[in-house]
Order: sequence, then structure tokens, then C-alpha cells
Amino acid sequence: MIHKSCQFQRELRLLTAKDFSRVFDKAFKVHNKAFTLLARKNDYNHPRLGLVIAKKNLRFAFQRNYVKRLLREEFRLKQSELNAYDIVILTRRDIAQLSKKDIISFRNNLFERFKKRCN
RNA sequence: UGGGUUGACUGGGCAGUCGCUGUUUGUUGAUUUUUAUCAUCGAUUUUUCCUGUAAAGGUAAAGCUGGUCAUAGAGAGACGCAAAUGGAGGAAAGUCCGGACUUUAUAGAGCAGAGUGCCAGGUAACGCCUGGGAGGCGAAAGCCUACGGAAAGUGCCGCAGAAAAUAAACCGCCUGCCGGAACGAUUUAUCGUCUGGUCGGUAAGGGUGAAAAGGUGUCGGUAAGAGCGCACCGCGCUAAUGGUAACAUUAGUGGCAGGGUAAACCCCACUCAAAGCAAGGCCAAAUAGGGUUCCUGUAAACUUCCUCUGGAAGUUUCAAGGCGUGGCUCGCGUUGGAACCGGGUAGGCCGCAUGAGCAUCAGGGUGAUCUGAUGCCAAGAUGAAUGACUGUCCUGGACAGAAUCCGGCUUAUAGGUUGACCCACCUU
Repeated sequence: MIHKSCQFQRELRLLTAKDFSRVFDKAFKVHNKAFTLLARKNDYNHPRLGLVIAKKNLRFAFQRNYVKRLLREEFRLKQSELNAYDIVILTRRDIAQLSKKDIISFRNNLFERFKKRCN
């Protein structure tokens, strides 16, 4: 049961354009320098994650992959602490100038603030 | 040993924990297909009996067919679970070339357009590669080169310069002619030198320019000069020899065509149909719309018939009606009903991982590469996987992420391994 809470399977992701536009329509936001987080309550009993990593902000594919992996890993490990929300995380323009260390700290900051908002 | 040139390989390792994704096997078995048996229900056919003038209705049996339930057998099998096993690159990048594949087009030929451009070979093909030639750079190994045509035509070439091309003559140089008068000689009016003008000759020298109609010469020649002649070099043409060829060498011959620019138009030779995996193929819900068939109803119109103030049949048009608005009436809104067919959207599946494949060995070839034998199967996602954390080791990890697939080119790249060659120095 414990290990199950650290999985990241298909049902934990936003899969279709409908899911995404549902969140974009009506969501509350959490910002910092690197990311924007949009969230909306869903009808399941688990959270779901969707990522929007714009090519405009991060030009090279390896950078985009790196950011995606960071966010996905954090979501995977923290999912039991999150409520049943559909979450969409967008990158912001300034992220291209940040170091890997900074990106990690901004990521942690984002999730902390999101948890506070939920509670 | 140091410096240099040029190929080939590699692109952090190990252990543990957690995760993503493909494949295979096993397992559970939602669901589903099919067969058999039993039960039950319906349609239909035949027959029995009953009612009825008839049409028809009811009843029972048999045959056939379909649905449902149960049991048994066989098969498929989602989401899962478990185990095993695979999971980015040398450039995956740029999208610059060439192919495969798909759809469309296509008798053949031509024009236009685009591309290529020393020769030969390799290849599925290429603008790639290999070998060779020519030119250039370097002391050498070696490196670089869009390397066909300017003697088909057109365009462009500032400034300078006399002139930028059937040549011309600014300063010069030189013969002749007409003068001058300084000097020298003497034959006393002639010669030489100098000097002014002029008819000509000249292209050696100066000057301009990127370029001035080959270059060099203690050569000959001349009034001075000049390919005017000669020798050598260069160039053109011809021949021979070597080479598949590009080309090279040698000999003869011509005193010698000719400014540059063709990544300017152009000419010549050769090549090319177009669009791309969002190609393209298949399955296909809901809603809306299309077509075909059947059915219900009643009204109107028309036609035909009969026992003619009426009735029956047919055709066409239509919706009385139905449904919704809690029930009823009015009102309002909406609409014939059913079955089937085809197109097609969302969505899904295929295309899609066995290939101009890789490894080893043998053989042919200078080589690119080809042939044969044996062995191997090596990412396949789709809101898009190939990762995170911890420990440890070292030389402290660069550039950078598959998206239909191959062959190249170009660009980026920390460090490491290794072959060959050149030069210098030292030792023997």
C-alpha cells in the first residue's frame, strides 16, 4: 500500500485536451519566478498532473526533459499529501536563465505554497 | 623525448531503494464468441379441434427459426498482479542533399524551371565516398580548390592614364628638311657638337593602372628601334609515345590567337513528375444531416368503378393525431413512426521497428566497396517513457534527447584509449 502511493500511472496524468481546458477555464493560481501552477478540484479521489513546457521558454529538448522529470518526480513522491486536484504547471520565461539548483528550489517552493493554499 | 599531421574507438563505472515504458511467460477472469443439452417466450409453416356466412380469432401437436436463463465443453480477453528481459546519440541536432515507402499524376516527345560541372570507379541514389590528374599552400607528413566555355552573343569594370583595343603617341629616342648662333676643326663654307621648329620613323626607356598585345638576353640587327632574326622559357596548333580517361612527356610547327568577370545573363553536356507519415489505409459512439423500403392516420384534390344525397379502390399532397409543458381544458413549443444502407466527426487500430541491418571469419580489389559462410535481433513513446535519490570509486563527467526508416554532408563537443606518418634532438 505504501509503495503504491509513489507510483505515477496513467490515471494520475491529464491526458486529453478536454482535461486541460477544463483546468484553464476555472482555476486558482500559484506563481513564482520559474513556474505557474493552475489547479482545480476534480471528481476523483486522487490528484492529476499535466505539464505545459513551452518550447518558447526552453529552447532545447534536453532542458525541457529535465524540467519535466523534476516536476513529475516531485509530484510522484508528494502525491499522498495533495488533495484531489487537477494540476497544470506551466514554465515561465525566466526559467531559461536559472541554474539547476535554483530550479529545484523554486519547484519545492511551488509545491509548499500549493499545499498551504489547499489547506 | 619533444613538436606536428592524419585516421579509428569511447562518451563516467559499481551497488542499493523508488519510478516510467515495450516485449514474452504465468496467473486472476470483468466481458465476450461459439457448440451441445434442458427449460421458457415469440414469429412463421403444416395439421387437429372449437367459434364464425366469410375474412379471421382461439386451442393443441409437429417442423423450422430467433431471443432469454441454467449447466457443460472449446476459444478470445481489458484493467490488474507476478517474474524474466529490452529501453536515446555520435552527433538523436541543422533540415542542406540523396533514396525507400505512400497518395496523386503519367502513351511518347518538347518548352519552361531547378540542379550538377577535371577524369575514372563505388553505390539503391547523391551535391557523398575512393583512386587519379591539374592548380595553390607548407620544410615535410599533409592540407585546400563550384576545377566546363570569355575564339557565339549581351552587360559591367570607379579613379588614373596620351591610349583600355581594326590601337594610339604625353614625355622620350632617331633620320631627313628649314633655321639659330655659342664652341671646335680647318679646305672659309663645309663638317662635327649644341640648340629651335617641322614632315616622318619608333614602341626599347619614363609615367598611369589590376591589366598597355608574351618574357629573358653582355645575342644579331638598325638612323633609332621593333619577333625584324636567333637561343631559352611561355602560349596555340599538329603528330608520336604512355595512360580506360583527365592528363603527361617528346618532336615538329606558328612569331603568337589573347584584359577581367560566367557563386552576371548566357552557351554546352548531363540529371530531375508533385506532395509528404498531420503520407496513407482500416474500424467507428453520440448528435445532426442524406438515401431506400415498409407502416399508421385522417383531411383535401384528382382518376376509375358500383347497387349513385351514398360507397369502394388507386395516385398525389399532407399530419388530424402524437410528444413536451406534473394531471384536465385552452394556449404555446416541437414533430409523422419503424427498419435498413452509405458517407463521416470524436475516439481507436494499422502504417511502426527484419533492415540497402549488425558481428565474426574467408575471398576479390591500391581503395571506396563487393561476394560468400556462420551467428545475432538491438528503443518504439503518443499530454509523449528511457529517470530520481543514497552510498562509493576515478582522471570529477562536454555537446546534447528518437517521433516513418535508411545513406551522406554540415555544425556542437570535457575527458580518455589507440594505429600510421613527418620533422628536430638524444642514445646505441
